[in-house]
Amino acid sequence: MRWSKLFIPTLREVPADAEFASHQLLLRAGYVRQLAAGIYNYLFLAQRSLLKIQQIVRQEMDAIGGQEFYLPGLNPAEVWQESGRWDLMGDNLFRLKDRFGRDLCLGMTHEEVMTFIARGELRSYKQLPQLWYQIQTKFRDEPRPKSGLLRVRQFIMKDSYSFDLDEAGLDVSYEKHRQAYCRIFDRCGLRYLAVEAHSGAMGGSQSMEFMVASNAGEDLVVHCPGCGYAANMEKAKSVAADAGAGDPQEKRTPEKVHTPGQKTIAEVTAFLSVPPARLIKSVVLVAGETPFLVLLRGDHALSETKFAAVRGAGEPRPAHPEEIRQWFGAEPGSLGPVGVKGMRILADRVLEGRRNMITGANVDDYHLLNVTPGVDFEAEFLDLRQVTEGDTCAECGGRLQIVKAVEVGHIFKLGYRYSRSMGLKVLGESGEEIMPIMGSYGIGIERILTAAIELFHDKDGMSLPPSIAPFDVVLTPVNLGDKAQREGAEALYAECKAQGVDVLFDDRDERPGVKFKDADLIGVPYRITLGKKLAQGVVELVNRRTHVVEEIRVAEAAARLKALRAQ
RNA sequence: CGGGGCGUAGCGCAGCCUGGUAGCGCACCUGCCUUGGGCGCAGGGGGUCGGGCGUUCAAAUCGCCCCGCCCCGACCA
Repeated sequence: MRWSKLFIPTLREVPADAEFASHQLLLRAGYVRQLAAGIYNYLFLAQRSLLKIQQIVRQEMDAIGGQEFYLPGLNPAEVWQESGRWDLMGDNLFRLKDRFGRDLCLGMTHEEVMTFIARGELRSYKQLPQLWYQIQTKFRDEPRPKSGLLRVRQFIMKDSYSFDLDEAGLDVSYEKHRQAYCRIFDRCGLRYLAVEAHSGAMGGSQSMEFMVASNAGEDLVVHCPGCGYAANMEKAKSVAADAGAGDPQEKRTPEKVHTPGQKTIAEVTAFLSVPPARLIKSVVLVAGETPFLVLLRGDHALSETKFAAVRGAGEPRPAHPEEIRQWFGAEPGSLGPVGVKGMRILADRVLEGRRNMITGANVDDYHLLNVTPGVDFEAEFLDLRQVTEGDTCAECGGRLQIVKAVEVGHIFKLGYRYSRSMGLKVLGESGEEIMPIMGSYGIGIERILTAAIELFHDKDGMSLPPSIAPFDVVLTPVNLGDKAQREGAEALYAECKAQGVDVLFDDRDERPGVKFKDADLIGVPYRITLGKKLAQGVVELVNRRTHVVEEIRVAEAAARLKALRAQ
């Protein structure tokens, strides 16, 4: 296509509101424009790239037997009420009323509608398994849209749903998706981690997230560069770096020390000149009206997921200051386990065997030295802490890293949640009723593009993987006023088109510098520069990512590009 | 929803404190010139100063209210 006829509004300056590279470059390179908070217009280049991504997704979904549907984004409230998500989703669900006052919503995923179709039509075990998918716009009323296309209120998602006769069947559908997702993200040129995710509230089923490491990401992933172990924070296991070596070993008795105004771990460690790992951190949580005192090493954080696994019923919440005053007789910041009665004391496992530590005295502005777990107080020792950077990998003994990451895909064994609540059943071989078991599997289309930009950009612009770039190549004649160059460029343009190469012909009457800058910005993987050497039949092939410049015969250029495209 | 910041030409910003002619760079249009990394010269167009109400002889500027956008947190996953 001819650049002079296209709408590619590139910006020389960085838009003030864009923080991350992907956001800035999507705007600067003329891919997108914002319409409202978390709502974007996808312009020509973005749409081309997104269509290429969707085509890859489509091919791989079809390859595992997926059948493409297209379901309504506008849903009646009834199906969401049946599944219970009408209430569960709260403000995240966009709701509206029609002219007759009927409740409707905009779909954030399509478990309900897919299950609605299945229950109306699937009758026999002979029809299973089924694997249905769509590529469709989703709506979520995010409390805080941010980071360009990363967290938005309207986005494109590939979502698929599997219906199987039994768990073994679900295992097969799940595994098919896992492999398809790997092929999709490989083909899109991403570097990603497939991490075990925590199983959620739906009966201990399996779940895996596909994450691209990036500072723009909002999720944290624990990763071992040594063995490749990867897990999300809720699920991650590790061996804590041992801090017990610094403990005085002799038998001592607790000793009260005045620590005026020193409340946080940082303040107390500075005041007493000890490392945070010598302190016991005390956290008071209330679950189902029952208080818990949770003890952690000073440099560790509580994993709420792990705590939730041991607590009694009800959602945990931090105790109110008045409650703490009532139960402990002291302010938060001076709390500790010594002498505490009438409440379960849960201590993280790494505190077991430690000696002569420091913790709050339950008297304002006082701490206790020489507190030994198991001697000066009793507790239940459990795994309660979040993995921290530098912990030892439980698999290989390497040092764990914690990286920020963007979630680009998620596969999930749903179980019977929707088949049960919405009454999906088929007849089995001997006429018995069987409730199909479901899986659901999502991919964020824009997030693939965004993650790719985060991964591949430099000071000049983006550098997209060839498979998802809007074009294969930009043709840049240096001087269109030169007849030979103009004609040579036209000829090469025609030949590229004939060969099926996605070619962008920069036929604008601009100075070469402008064209080079724009070509770099929009991230097309190759550029052919036609200059003075065209007289000798030579043009330059420039690799956007490596900056390697190669002189090639113009006669061979189109064939060469075709070959590069096929790679 | 709590905290912070911002809103002046398409983009980036100054002007506001101390009220009185709305400005700069880039982009855009015309002409000339130039043609290997956002070139040069000359001329030109473009503004409800986010909106409303108020104070004042006079409001981009002062006051009150509202709206929008960004960041942090909460929430969500």
